[in-house]
Amino acid sequence: MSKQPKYRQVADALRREIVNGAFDRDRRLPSESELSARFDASRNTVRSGLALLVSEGLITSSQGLGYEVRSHEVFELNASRFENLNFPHNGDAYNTDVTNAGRRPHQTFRVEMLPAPEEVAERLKIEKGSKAVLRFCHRYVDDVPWSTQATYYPAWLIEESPRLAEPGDIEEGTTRYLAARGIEQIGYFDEIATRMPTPEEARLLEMSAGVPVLLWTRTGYSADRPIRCTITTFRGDLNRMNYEIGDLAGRSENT
Amino acid sequence: MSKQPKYRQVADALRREIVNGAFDRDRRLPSESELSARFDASRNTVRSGLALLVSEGLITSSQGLGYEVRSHEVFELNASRFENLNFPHNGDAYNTDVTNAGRRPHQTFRVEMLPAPEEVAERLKIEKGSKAVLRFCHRYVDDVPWSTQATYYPAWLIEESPRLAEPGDIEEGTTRYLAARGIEQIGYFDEIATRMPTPEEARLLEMSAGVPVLLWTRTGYSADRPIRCTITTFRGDLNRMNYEIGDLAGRSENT
DNA sequence: TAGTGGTCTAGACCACCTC
DNA sequence: AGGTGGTCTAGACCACTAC
Repeated sequence: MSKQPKYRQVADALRREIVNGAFDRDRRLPSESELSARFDASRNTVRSGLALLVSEGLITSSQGLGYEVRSHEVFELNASRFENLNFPHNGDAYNTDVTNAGRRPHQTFRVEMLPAPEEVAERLKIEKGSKAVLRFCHRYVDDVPWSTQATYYPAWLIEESPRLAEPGDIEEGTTRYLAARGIEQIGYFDEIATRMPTPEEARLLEMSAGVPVLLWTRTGYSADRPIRCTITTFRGDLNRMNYEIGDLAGRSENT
Repeated sequence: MSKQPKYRQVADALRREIVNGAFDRDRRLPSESELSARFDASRNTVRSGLALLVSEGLITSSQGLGYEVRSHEVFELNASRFENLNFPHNGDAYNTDVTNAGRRPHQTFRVEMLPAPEEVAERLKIEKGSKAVLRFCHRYVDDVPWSTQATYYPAWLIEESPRLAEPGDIEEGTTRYLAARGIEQIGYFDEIATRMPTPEEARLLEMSAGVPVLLWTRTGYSADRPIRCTITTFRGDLNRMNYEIGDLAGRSENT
């Protein structure tokens, strides 16, 4: 153990107190000047320590208020049931799930035609830079931004299914609309990654420092080619995904 | 658009240059004192801007060397094939995958008996605080720490399958060993989450600031109850997971 | 030895929130 | 008005890397 710099000692001491529940009363931490006195360090040094805890996602700060221990509430999304192939949902699993949890869902929606981003073009097997329809959804729970969802459809699909390019909801759900026009999604390829948010993402999802995003890219296939690519960006502190694989009878048993 | 603080202007300007590839030659950024002169800001202000980019995962810094644009190389793990129920792998999919990618895998391994952590006990449906066997694996690729994997087995399972609690590899793979003793895993429940690493995780995985971890929790079930819980902690900058669902004939087509 | 980033200080002033 | 965090400065000294 080599000697730690003072700002790390501050961070380590406070972290230990936080996980031990020392601030569970009102979640408020002492002010910077109090900590400065307690640790015999300058205000800037204390700030460095606090910044470390912020970047670890342990605490938040707000001007004029102080530092607070972050509280978590996680929403779970079942990705293997979300668009079950045998029981396609009615286009609104999100609203149903959120309402069932006793929360108030809310979303904004827009449709546009634009050149497909490179990683989308690859997955849809279309020329880089060729046009695609983007249906974009910004989701909230109780007015807290929760996730964004961007679904891209290749241009060739629009000729056969023009309503995809029209603004406004598709009542029966896009999956059913496509199925009714003979285009059936029979398989999905899901990719899951994480990273820190871009400034744009941080703005849209109102994410504070120390919170990563969870990226879920789902490419849907018909029998012979990809027909859509959906990129969902979750706030990492509020969301978790799960998959059910095989026979889970043993999960609901009362053993 | 309100006026941004100076350190954000510094970060925004540098971020724009980075994504535009301005430093693609040698990936080195100008020194703090150069930037201080260029932006007419104190060294500390420039440092605040750079710290922002570090926490976004865009750049790294090393004492005596300077700041560098971070480069990424991602390893993809197929979670739906990883332990395919019909074709159980030989206990070493990780080594195979890494070697196939032309890289050199390496791992350390240990076994111990301890009280199950709360979130593990819940998933294994055992009493909080009751004993479990932990088989822990620390994985490297070309000597870079890549992930850790902790698998917990409930104590009742050990009585029937004592080799689980013995140190050292199980040649044929734990899944096959269990199957040979009449305990067949017929289903999995996967949970995926992300957050910033704890100091302990950052140490084990040698993660620098601005990189989140990807957490994969797999609970395996027999016909009537959970038999194991595996928690894999990935470096978020090096790993991505994927799942194949349904019929993906359209993925390999040459359309 | 020279140049890089890392730590720390003391103090100034601003912006925001609560009372 | 008074307390909180947010921004910024100027300067000192330390630790690491390169040559």
